[in-house]
Amino acid sequence: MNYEDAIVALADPTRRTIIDKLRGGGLPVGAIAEGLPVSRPAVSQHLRVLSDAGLLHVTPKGNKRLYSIAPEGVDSLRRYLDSLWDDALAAFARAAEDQAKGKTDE
Amino acid sequence: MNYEDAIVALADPTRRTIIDKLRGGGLPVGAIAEGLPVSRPAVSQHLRVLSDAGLLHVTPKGNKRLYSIAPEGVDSLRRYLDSLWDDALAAFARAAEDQAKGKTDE
DNA sequence: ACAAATCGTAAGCGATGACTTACGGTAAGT
DNA sequence: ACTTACCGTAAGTCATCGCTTACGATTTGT
Repeated sequence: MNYEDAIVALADPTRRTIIDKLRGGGLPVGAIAEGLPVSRPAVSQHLRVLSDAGLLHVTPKGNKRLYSIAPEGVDSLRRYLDSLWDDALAAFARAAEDQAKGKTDE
Repeated sequence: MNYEDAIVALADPTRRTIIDKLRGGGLPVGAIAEGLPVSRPAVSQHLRVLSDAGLLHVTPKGNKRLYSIAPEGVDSLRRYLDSLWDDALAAFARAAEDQAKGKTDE
C-alpha cells in the first residue's frame, strides 16, 4: 500500500510497542492492551490507525478479534527506504569523488 | 543511530519532500526551500529535526550550508524494518501452518 | 432469556507540532 | 567599511493527535 500512512503510523511509540507485541503472532485486543500504560479504547484507536495504514490484518474469531502484522505493509516501507538508501549511497560516493578531484569549491 | 527519531522525522510530508530533493546530492537551504509551499525558516526547522535524527549531514561551505543525506541514519531504520519484516513473515508462516493443521479454533 | 465478556465509537480535553513573522549573526561582494 | 546574501533562532498562533470516560453492539456462557 502507500508507505506514507505506514510511516506515520509507526512514528508513535505506543503503536511501535503494539507492533512489537505482535511479532510473535496474532493477538486479541485484550492481550495487546495488557501491560500497556494506556486504556483499552486507546489501544483500539491505535489498532485502527495501524490497520488503515495496511500494517495489520484483522481476523474476527468469535467473540474476539485477532490482530496480526501484515507483511505487505511492512514491505512497502522497506522498499521506500531501500530506494532512499541506494540514492543516498550514490550521492555520497559522487560527493567523495568530487572531493578527491579537488572540487572543494565551485 | 536510534531509528526512533528517524521514523518520527520521516513521518512529516514536508520533511520527506526535503529528503527527496536531496537524493541527487547535497543542497544549500535556499535551493531546498525553493518551490516548497512553506517559508524558509520552516525549512530550517525541518532540517534541524532531520539532522538531530541522524538523517542529514551538514557541511558549512563559506556563506552557505550544504545538507546531504546521511546513509547511516537511513540504514538504522532499514535494519529495524528488516527485523520486523523477518518476524512478520515467520509469524505469518506459522499461522498458515496452524490453519492447515485444522487449528482454526482453540 | 439473561448476564458477562470483548470490542469499537463518540465526545471532549490537554499537549505536541508545524507554521508564520521578526530579528540577529556571519560571510561575500563592492 | 558598508551593503547584500544566506541562514538559524525566538515568540506566538492554530491545527492535529493521543488520551480518557461513557456508551452501544455483538458474542459467549448459564
